[in-house]
Amino acid sequence: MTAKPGKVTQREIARIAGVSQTTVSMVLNDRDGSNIRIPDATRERVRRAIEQSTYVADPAARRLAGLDNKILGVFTYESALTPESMDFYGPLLNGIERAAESLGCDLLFFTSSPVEEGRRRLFHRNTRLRLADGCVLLGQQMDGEDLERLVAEDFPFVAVGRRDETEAPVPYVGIDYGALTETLLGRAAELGHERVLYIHRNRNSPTARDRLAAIERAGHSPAVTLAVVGDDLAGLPRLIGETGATAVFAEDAFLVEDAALVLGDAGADAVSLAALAEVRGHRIGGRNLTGFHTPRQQIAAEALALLQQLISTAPDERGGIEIQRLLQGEVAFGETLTARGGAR
Amino acid sequence: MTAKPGKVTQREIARIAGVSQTTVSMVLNDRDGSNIRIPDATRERVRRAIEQSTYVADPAARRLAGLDNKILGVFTYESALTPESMDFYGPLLNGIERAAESLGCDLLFFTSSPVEEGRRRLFHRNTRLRLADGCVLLGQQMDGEDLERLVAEDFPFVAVGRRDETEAPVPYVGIDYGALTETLLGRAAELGHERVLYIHRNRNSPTARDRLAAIERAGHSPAVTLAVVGDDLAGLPRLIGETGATAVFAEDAFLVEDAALVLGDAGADAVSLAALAEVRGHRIGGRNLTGFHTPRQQIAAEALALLQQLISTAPDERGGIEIQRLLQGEVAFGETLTARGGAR
DNA sequence: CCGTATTGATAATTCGCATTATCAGCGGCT
DNA sequence: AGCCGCTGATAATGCGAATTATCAATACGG
Repeated sequence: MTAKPGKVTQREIARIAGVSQTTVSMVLNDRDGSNIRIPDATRERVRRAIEQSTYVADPAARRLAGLDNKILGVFTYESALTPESMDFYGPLLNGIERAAESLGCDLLFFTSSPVEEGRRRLFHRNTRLRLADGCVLLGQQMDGEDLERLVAEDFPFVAVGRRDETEAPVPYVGIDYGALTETLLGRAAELGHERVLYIHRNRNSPTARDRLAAIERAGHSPAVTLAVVGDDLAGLPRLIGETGATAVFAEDAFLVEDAALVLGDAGADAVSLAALAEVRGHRIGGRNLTGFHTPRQQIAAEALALLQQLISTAPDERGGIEIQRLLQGEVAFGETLTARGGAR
Repeated sequence: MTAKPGKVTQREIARIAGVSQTTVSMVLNDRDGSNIRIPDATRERVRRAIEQSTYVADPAARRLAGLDNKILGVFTYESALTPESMDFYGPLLNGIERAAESLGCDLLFFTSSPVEEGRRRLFHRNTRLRLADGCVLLGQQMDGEDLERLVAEDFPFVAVGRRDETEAPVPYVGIDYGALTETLLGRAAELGHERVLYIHRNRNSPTARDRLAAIERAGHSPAVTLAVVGDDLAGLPRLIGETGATAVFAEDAFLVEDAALVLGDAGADAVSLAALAEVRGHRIGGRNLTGFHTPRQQIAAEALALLQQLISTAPDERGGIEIQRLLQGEVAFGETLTARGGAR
């Protein structure tokens, strides 16, 4: 397919310059040493031949010869570019693009990964993964097998978001949701809240567990009641009544929005609300939602920096690298977390 | 770099199954013919060896051997994933992602292209372009040299947006802004507007020229005065007064917004406003802006379909393909184009 | 019983580039 | 003359998969 009649190879350059293909390669890669010596005159002759032509190195051949490619893979466990997911992925992708640009790398999106048993799989018969020097993984939920295999094969990769679903340590860059959760609980205590209701969907993700662990750690001030909720939040008012909670925290901003809808204007005014997640762009009844601000572009930049580090380090020397990095986010004090009983 | 100790090759599979590498390749590609015959027993043996292992074909080697890669390049003349440009690129990228997914292709973003003389260049010493089977080009303004060279090298590519900056015909998928412009002018005439002021930035792009050509074609009903404006729109009220225009059309929605700002509430109420471009998400003083709706996801889908067609057709047989395609958008009748002198 | 298909499979080659090993030519030294 | 060492360059090889040419073994036909 796609015949390339105009393709210029090193051999062609060599013919023009009257040297061997080896010499052309040496000149292109600035090789020089005890065994390889090329006088400037020859160098110049070869260079000129290259300038005259439209020579471009074939990346496939370079790769096959064992060189780096300057290609970074990007794998998302959900579609990355839909309008809905742009909210979440947008800043990450933007950060990745910028970092890649400054590293001089191209980005290979594995959009072709087939869906097997309801989830996208990174590994399949025809994966182009190996074309990349390394890979960034994105997504709320990742596949443990994929991760295991990447580790086992010493393939350089970095997950965005904390991971703990595997035996082997997985390189990641994430947000310290535990610390943020503690801070926000402390703030709630200061504001006089003694009973808080935490609603979540019982997701089996590391960050979900981190939040729960932090709540655990916080002890009894304030006392937090955990409640798993489904799509139907109808039972929420009853739950609030039973627990005597003066504040409702939820796993993410969307869940807060759903809760606010169920509680109605009056109810939403009566209790404080907060999300233990990014709240940028979310407002509840005209008020800025209290929650976290997470530096997503920074995460992306850090992830690519780590990836680059892994790529340029031999597998057996990666021991010294800090491969699990948590960045500190900040608590966004909106207007939905107010003093207990206080009018806003 | 990046030693791949766990890398399984066809040779390894061959060793396990007790056959030659050739046979493995034949089985994998389902080759069969007068010269190549492999009994089912052997086939099965090889298949099982592959199943047992973690064999994945090396894409670089396949590519070098002259096969298709299922990789489509994406080149944007501006950064594609910034929050600002998401407005424009988002729907296109989304469409591209979905089309690629259904075609089973991965997407290679050429984020590494260096900026030379103020513009990004597709071709450079280390371009990974050849790794892709074909390429989609995005951007308001493209580089004529890039296009010429792509054509000259018979490299399959498709530009998004109409192109006319080259001698050779460039494959593209775009919007028929001419037709839309005519329709909107007609509508203005129906509403009683006899004099329209068209403000633009004198951009040297095909679509800009299309709009001007359509205005030209429309003749004298309504009479359109053309005005090139810079960043400063201060002279706009005077222009309106001099020309007696009852409606102001602008090149794009942003320009309309700027104009509305200059005219102020009173002025914006007095004249009708419209953009000869996509107006989704743009509102002027609480009213939906009149302009066009362009099916951007559809453009992307069509572009990838065309690209796929070019890829799978030998260069000398591409004659029969309709390589320049204009899609019809639709006029979005907002509330900023009203009957002449009519209250809204 | 000898030539000739047919079957099943493999050795050899190619793709473009990087690298290693090798070599021809020359000057200096003993 | 014979040996050494240096310079400048090239032949040979490998990377992994696809393809082409080739071959050994068996079956067949007369």
